Amino acid sequence: MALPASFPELASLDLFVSVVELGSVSQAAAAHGVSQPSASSRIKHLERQLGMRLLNRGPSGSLPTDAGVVVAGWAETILRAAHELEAGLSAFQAAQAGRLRIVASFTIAEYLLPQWLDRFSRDHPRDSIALEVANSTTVIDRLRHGTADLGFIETPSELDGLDEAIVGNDELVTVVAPSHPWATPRTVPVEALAATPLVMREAGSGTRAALAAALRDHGLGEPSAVLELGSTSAVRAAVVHGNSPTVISRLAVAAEVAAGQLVEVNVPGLSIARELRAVWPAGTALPSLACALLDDIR
Amino acid sequence: MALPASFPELASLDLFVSVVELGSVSQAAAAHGVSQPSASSRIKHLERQLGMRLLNRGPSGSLPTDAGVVVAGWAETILRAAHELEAGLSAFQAAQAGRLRIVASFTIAEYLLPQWLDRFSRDHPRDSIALEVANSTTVIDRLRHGTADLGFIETPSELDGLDEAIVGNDELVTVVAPSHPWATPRTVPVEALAATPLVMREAGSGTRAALAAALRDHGLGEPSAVLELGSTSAVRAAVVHGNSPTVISRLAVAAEVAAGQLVEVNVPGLSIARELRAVWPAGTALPSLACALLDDIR
DNA sequence: GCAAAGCCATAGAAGCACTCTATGACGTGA
DNA sequence: TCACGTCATAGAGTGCTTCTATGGCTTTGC
Repeated sequence: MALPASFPELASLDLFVSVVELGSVSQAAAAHGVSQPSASSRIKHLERQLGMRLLNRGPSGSLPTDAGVVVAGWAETILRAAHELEAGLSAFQAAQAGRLRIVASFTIAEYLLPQWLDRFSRDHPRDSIALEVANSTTVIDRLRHGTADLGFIETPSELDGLDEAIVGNDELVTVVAPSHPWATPRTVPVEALAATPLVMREAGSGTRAALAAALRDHGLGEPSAVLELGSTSAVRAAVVHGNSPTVISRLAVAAEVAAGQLVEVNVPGLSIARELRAVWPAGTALPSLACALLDDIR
Repeated sequence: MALPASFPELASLDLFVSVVELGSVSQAAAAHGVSQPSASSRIKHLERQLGMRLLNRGPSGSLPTDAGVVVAGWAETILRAAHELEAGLSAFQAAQAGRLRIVASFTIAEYLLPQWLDRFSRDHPRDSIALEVANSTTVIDRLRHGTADLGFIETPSELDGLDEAIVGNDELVTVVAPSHPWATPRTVPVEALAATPLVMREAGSGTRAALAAALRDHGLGEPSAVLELGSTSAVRAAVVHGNSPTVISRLAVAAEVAAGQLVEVNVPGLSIARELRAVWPAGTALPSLACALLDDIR
């Protein structure tokens, strides 16, 4: 769903949180590089927007009201997410210039990397990371040719000449909307899954191939598609708002499952697990920055 | 730290995610209630801002590029946080009008309630919740006088005439910046903690009183303050950027500890735990909406 | 007490950015 | 081949936010 048009600006929330942390509007204005009247007016506008007083202004600074304390706490959550996005974007834009070049598969880049990068950028503010996103074979190519220092992949591959470390786990899971019949028993036989049309990525996607292979192991045929979509986000949206199941990476729907927007269905006998691993050229010394990043991850 | 001035607008990210989910700029524009050219221009502006193409435009719609897929995934995280903030704000603003009136203590309201409310508002879009934030005694008062339907508190109190259910746990923990000497051994004797000036809330705060009581149990005196601040956010910011410890609710620093901005220090023998509980008038039938909310929480 | 310094609010002008409507170009599907 | 969908461009208008300059107010230090 779309956010209401009256939703406060991210910049205003950021400014307000700074006021609460620093204790005065002036200092927050300085920290954000805007004039004090501008900051004052933006806070006032925020208060009008929310329909509540957020600050008790005094001659020696401003303290948050009770409501202000709570709103500031809520705002910090969203600002943290914003910083993770920012860390990811910086790495993405750094393209060539980065000191440490990493290549990651889609799933890892989308759901795990931002936190790692955000933490790393705070611990090493002077070092930039360059991020590229690619499929597993490209990741391995890059490492072999020395055009990347560290890779992250999610498929068990031939890794001759590469060292590796496991950094997490992933699994393909079956999910449905809470209103779907499968959501109540929360379990369904694998035959029923194979016989049901699914929302899927187009043929050629890795997860679709993995599902087909797992069904073949059960002596079952190709899964059929009720809808073929071009991106994981589109698949997820279609399952949330529609009434067809899909089989998808658990990392991709972890937040929706936690929020109750999707329900994970148990399919006895069907288990499509994969370990997420960091890989790098064997023999050569891993750059110290790469070591630091791997240490942070653990 | 402040977000860069060039950080993309929340509305633009929201719009872009809708494009990826819906498959075309026009449909996303309609979903957001703006004209198609406006949406097109905003997406283009976003692309210029990030310095990368996000969409492959075609005559039958727009599909995200590889970079677009990743950025959309990152953006969804921040939008999820925004929706939680929105859910909290709605409840806060609902003041009188809500169908279900809940009263919560600060810690629960700040760190747990938004997720619950966001989920609830999706499951029950037609029912509004009115939220008030207050200290424990006020929460109990409201319930006894029938001016609230459901309360959440974090202190063990006299609960005559009230039913309760445990919904979580909290604990006061000692935290320092990663550069602080205590961060390396990660443990410190309780005597050293009592002898060290701390960053603290002003006298009168509940957490400060709880710490003083726990130290008294060890035969130690009042903790001294190197800095007294007016809000939990200010305390947290001072500890992150300074070099003094504090003792604070684990919920309030869970995110910073996970991100490596703060380090939790073990203090053998010092344990200040408290259960988080939902409370409501005994005997009377709990409103069905309250039951639904409690079910969601579990 | 008194002056200085800090804080916040107001006013007015300038500039920027965004929106909308109208239109055109392009490819798809019937 | 025609109709419909997609997205892009152009131009006008509006609204908003910013800045500088100023004033009132309280705390702090002498």
